[in-house]
Amino acid sequence: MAWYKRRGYHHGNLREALVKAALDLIGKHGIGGVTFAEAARAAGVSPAAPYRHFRDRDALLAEAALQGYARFAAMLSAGWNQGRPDAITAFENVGRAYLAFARTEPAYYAVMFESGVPPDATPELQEAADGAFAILRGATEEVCARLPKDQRPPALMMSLHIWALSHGIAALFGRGDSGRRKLPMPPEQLLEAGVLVYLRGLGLGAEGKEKGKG
Amino acid sequence: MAWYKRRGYHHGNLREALVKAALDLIGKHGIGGVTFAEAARAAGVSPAAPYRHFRDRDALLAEAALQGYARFAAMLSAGWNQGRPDAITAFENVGRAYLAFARTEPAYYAVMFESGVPPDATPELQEAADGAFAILRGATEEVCARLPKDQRPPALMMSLHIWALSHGIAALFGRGDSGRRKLPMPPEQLLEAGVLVYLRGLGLGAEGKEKGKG
DNA sequence: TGTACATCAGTGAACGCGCGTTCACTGATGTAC
DNA sequence: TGTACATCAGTGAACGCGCGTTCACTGATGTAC
Repeated sequence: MAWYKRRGYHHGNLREALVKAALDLIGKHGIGGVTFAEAARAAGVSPAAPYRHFRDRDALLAEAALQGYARFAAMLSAGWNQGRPDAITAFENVGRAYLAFARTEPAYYAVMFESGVPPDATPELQEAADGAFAILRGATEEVCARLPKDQRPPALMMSLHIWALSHGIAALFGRGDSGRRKLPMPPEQLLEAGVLVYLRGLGLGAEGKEKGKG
Repeated sequence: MAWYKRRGYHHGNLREALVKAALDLIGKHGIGGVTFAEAARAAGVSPAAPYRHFRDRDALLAEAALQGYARFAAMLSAGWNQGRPDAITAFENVGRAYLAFARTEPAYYAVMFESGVPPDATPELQEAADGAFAILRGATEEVCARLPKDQRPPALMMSLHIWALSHGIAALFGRGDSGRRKLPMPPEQLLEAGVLVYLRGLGLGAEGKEKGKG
């Protein structure tokens, strides 16, 4: 099990190298710029080599998306931080983590949400996507539990609202991309304000936390 | 000025035919499936012909996006219907119109928001995009005006929230596309519920309108 | 510890294909007089 | 109303290029005994 084998006739880590190359290409030329041949070139390998690891371009993108969802889930989870210091603050940190992911990992974000690879392309991908959403949903449930029992909205619906708002902001404004839309404030602030209004609409004030402006 | 000239050596309406072909191709094979050669073929014309009308593929897509923004603005405007029967209801109708556009014109929606053509690619495109947003912004301002003066949020921010929420729902759940994410309710209902919570968070109840469920 | 062998992960050459793009051209249309 | 001419909008053939894909192959690795 020679994990770290470097070079020689055998690449030793070609599968990972191809995924990395695909992400680089997305960053440079967008999803459409990802090509089997180019990925092979970037990995320093013959054009036939990738076929040993992926059936086609879509399989390569699916693998990249799979890794992306795992990192995404990890970032959201770190933002939530088990609900500390309090549920509302932690909930907002999840939102910030969402946007931070979109901003710092635009290639992953694109392959996950804008590549045309459907989230149910493979069972593993489906599972990974569900896992990431589960973090958000779990956080939502904790916040919901703070609401008077008779006015709790369905937690699923609430998490879908937050997800959609976050995705909308990320997709429209939240990427380092060139040529994007102008925004009079940082996306994080836009999201935070939106979430605050939304929570207030559910009857949740700013109780249980004090903070300045982010 | 022979608008309706049909066939013969001269196509008579090739520019429009190419835009239409591009939209068809987006519908069939996604943004990446749009090709100058294929559009020419669909229009029944030689591969060199499109160069008489568009410099390249991007110019063709930009033209499609331009038309899309015009139709989009028209649909939003119809939804708003000059604020009738009342501002809140009309505001929700704008949201429904937004999703209706994404659902019924997925190709336009894709070329406008997911094609990589930046909204400022040309001055006309910029203007058209701004025009569509202005409808939403105008509606938001009317709703804002119903709020007590001391708790009005910036209308711009509010319209960005609504836009982002609408776009998020449309992009994640709101298209006829294959392989999209499952939703336990229609997107329109998800958006309406989200907007209601949001408006309540701003201090706007359901005053001034009565309605059943949509 | 050594040897034989199976399997794995690459090579590199080749191919067909479709796309983008250019070119000299030509049929059709519009207009000046 | 007719004619000459300029311009416009298309043709079709050609090209170079890069991609996807296959193939027989071979060097490296792992393992049975």
